[in-house]
Formats: sequence, structure tokens, C-alpha cells
Amino acid sequence: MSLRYALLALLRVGPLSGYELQKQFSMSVGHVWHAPDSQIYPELRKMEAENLIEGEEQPRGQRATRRVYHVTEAGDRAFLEWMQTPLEYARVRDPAHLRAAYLEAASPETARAFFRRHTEQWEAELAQWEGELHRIAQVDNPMLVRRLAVTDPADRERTIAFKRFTYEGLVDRAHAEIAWARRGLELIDSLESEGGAGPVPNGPEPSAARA
Amino acid sequence: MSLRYALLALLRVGPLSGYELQKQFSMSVGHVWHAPDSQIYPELRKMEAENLIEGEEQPRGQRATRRVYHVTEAGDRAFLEWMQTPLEYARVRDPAHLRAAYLEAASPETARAFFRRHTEQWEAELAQWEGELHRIAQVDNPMLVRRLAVTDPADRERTIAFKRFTYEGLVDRAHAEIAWARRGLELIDSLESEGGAGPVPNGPEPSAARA
DNA sequence: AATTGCATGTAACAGGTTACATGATTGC
DNA sequence: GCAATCATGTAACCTGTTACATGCAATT
Repeated sequence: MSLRYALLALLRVGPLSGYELQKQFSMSVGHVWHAPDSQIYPELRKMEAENLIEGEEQPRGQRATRRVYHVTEAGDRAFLEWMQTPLEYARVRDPAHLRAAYLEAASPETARAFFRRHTEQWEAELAQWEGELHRIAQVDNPMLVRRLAVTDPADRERTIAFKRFTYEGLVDRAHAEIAWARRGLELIDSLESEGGAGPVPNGPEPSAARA
Repeated sequence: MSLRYALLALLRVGPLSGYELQKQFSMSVGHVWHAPDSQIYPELRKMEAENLIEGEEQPRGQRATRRVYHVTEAGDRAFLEWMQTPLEYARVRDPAHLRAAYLEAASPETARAFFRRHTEQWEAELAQWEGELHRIAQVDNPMLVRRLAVTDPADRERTIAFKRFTYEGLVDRAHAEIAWARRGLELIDSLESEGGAGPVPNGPEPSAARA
């Protein structure tokens, strides 16, 4: 259900074609809610069928057309209503922590590879999110600029503040995941160096800098 | 795909019926990978069809039976192979951060309700994970006890260490989410008190204790 | 003329959710 | 006799993924 609200959020700024929307999507809200074009086009059709948006065929060249969508009043209302409904949280389903819980079944090298991959993954996300944070600070994201242009001056600060705050949270999360992976590598080292020297059941963390 | 490996992880400790498995699941690996029983039973059948596990009908009372599953050699191999394959990371899809990014479209009170709900949600998760961490430290989780009983003494320390490490990561995450929500509430306060006093484009965080 | 970008989808499948459905056994 | 819990599923639906499929337009 979130996809349609992500789409409405973009369309509320102004009309866009499916293609434009899909491009804007990947450069803005796609950083928190990924969706491929094969999902976006059908969803737009469904939203149109439900009168949340309206599409207008526009000629393009001689033969081709494109469909430009704009939000209807019902769509605007639906978005605002969604903002007011309590968010539904998905049940935990975390493949990385699932695997981490059973790393004793892997060799130290395999376990290290896992944590290196985890670091790599989250560093890539971090780069995306930090980039976005930077573009927000510089007011240098095309979608954000368009949004501010149609926003009451009194609300511009809030608009920017919530975007920044969102990406700060994501950046923090990425840092936390990377730190966890680093501690994981340290844990493997310490388990290896201890070797068969007997268990240390409830000893302190090897070198994990946790409060 | 993760579900079957979560199930294999439990069954590798020893045979269990679907019902027992489902109970054990919710008390152990279910804390990182939720699955309802309506998903577990069919998955067990599928795994049996693929020879990863074998089920034995056991009589129970006069008429009833129960099906006790144990891991086959192929199942054991499949689990170990999975442990060695690089984890596939799902694309970002975060409803809370999606909504946070557009909170300027909500009233301050609605925005506060969102962050209070977020706090509540993660405090519930935190309680679960801290409880689990405590049970790991006390070696007081039935599944863990059974696991250690069939684990080479030399590997017991690692087994415990990785479980503890996993839940520590989750506890950290919960703390981070709660801290983010608290900063969100502070942000709303500061935006309200500033009122129409003009934007503070790139000013420091209101009172966010971030590095 | 060829490449890149614009533009829009369909189809098959995997995975997960919710609701529904049924009945036996054991302990009180 | 009744409740709890043991025990096992099916069906419909939703969301998302991957692969496939097509063709025009603008630029070089």
C-alpha cells in the first residue's frame, strides 16, 4: 500500500508522466521506498481506476503519446488521510541477523566474508543517503526545488526539516550497521585467537565498544 | 527463501513436529524472522518434497497422529551451502521513513502521534530482544540448551557468542530508532516554537545529540 | 544509420498475510 | 463435561521480483 502514497507524494507537487515519475521516484522517494517501473506503471493505472489520479494522453512527435498524471481532489484527500492513520509495522524479517545468529556453522573466513559484504552493502546505502542529505542542505534536488516552489513560504522550513531529519535517521542506521559488522569481524578474531582455550561463557565483549 | 533455512536451523538441533517447531520458532528464530504457522506447515511439506527433511507419522492417542520431521543429509548440506552463499539484500522499503519524509503534510499533533507510535513499536521489539539477550546470557532458552547439548564443547562458546552478538545488534537498532523518534518529537517542538520566525536553513539540529 | 533515451507495459512466479477450517487429546 | 492446547492445514489475496516485450523520437 505504501507505493501508492509514495507516488501521490510526488504527484502532489505537480503533474508528471509515468516515465518522468519513475525517474523522479528513483532519485527521491525511491531512497526510502524502492519500486521498479514494472510496478509503477500498473499502480498508476490502478490509482486512476480508483480516481486518485487522472491521466491525460499527450501527443509526442507524430505517432507516440505519453500519459501525464495529476492528483485529483480525492487523491489529495487520500494522501492526507493516510498521513493521519497509524502506520502499520511489518513483522521482523531480517536476513542478515538471521544468518548472523548461526555463523558458528560457518568457517571464520566465511563469517568474515559475510560481515565484509554487510559493510559494503550499508556503505553503498550510506553514500546514497549522505548524498541526498547533502542535496537537501544545498536545496539542490530537483524534486525538492519543485516542491518548495509550490509550498507556502511558512511551510518551507518544515518541509526541509522533515526531509533532512528522515535522511539523518537513515544515515545513523547505516553507521550502526557498519559498526555492527566491524564488531562482528573483531568477534571472529577474538574467537579464533582464544582457540580451544576453553569457553568464557558470560565474559565481556572482546573489544566491542558498546555502552 | 530465508524461511526454510530458519526452519533447517532449528531442525538441525533435533527432530520436531510441525507444531513443536512452530512453538520453538516463535520463541527463538522468530525474533529475527517472523513466520505464521500457516506458512510453516506448507513450507515443511515443500521441504520434504525436496528431500531436505523427512517426516515420520507418529501415533498420538487413539486416532490422531503427528508428523515429526528430521533433517536429511541433503538438508544439512543445503543449510551449510546457504551459509556460504552471499546474502541477498532486499531493496530499501521503509514505511516509517517514507512517512517521516512528508510529515510537513500533517499537523504537529499527528506528527507527534507518529513518533510516539514509533517509540512504542520499537520499545516492544527492544523488550523482546533484551529478554532474549538475557536468556542467552543465562543459557536459559530451551532451544539454545538443546543446541548446546548436541554441540561440540569446543564450539559452544562460538555458538553463544554469535547469538549474543546478533541480539546485541538488534538491541542497538531498537535504541537507535527510539532515539530517532525522540529527536523527531524535539524537532516538532522546535518548529512550533519558532513559528513563523523565518527559516533556519542549515542550522544545527534542535537538540539532536548526533556526532 | 545507429545509439541513447523516452515511453509503456505484460506474464510468471515467489513470498507473505489474513481468514477460515477442523478435529483429537489431555487435564481438570 | 469443558477448556486448553495439540495438531494440521487450505484459500484468497496482496505485494513485489524478474524477465520479457515493444516501439517511437531525438541526437550524433
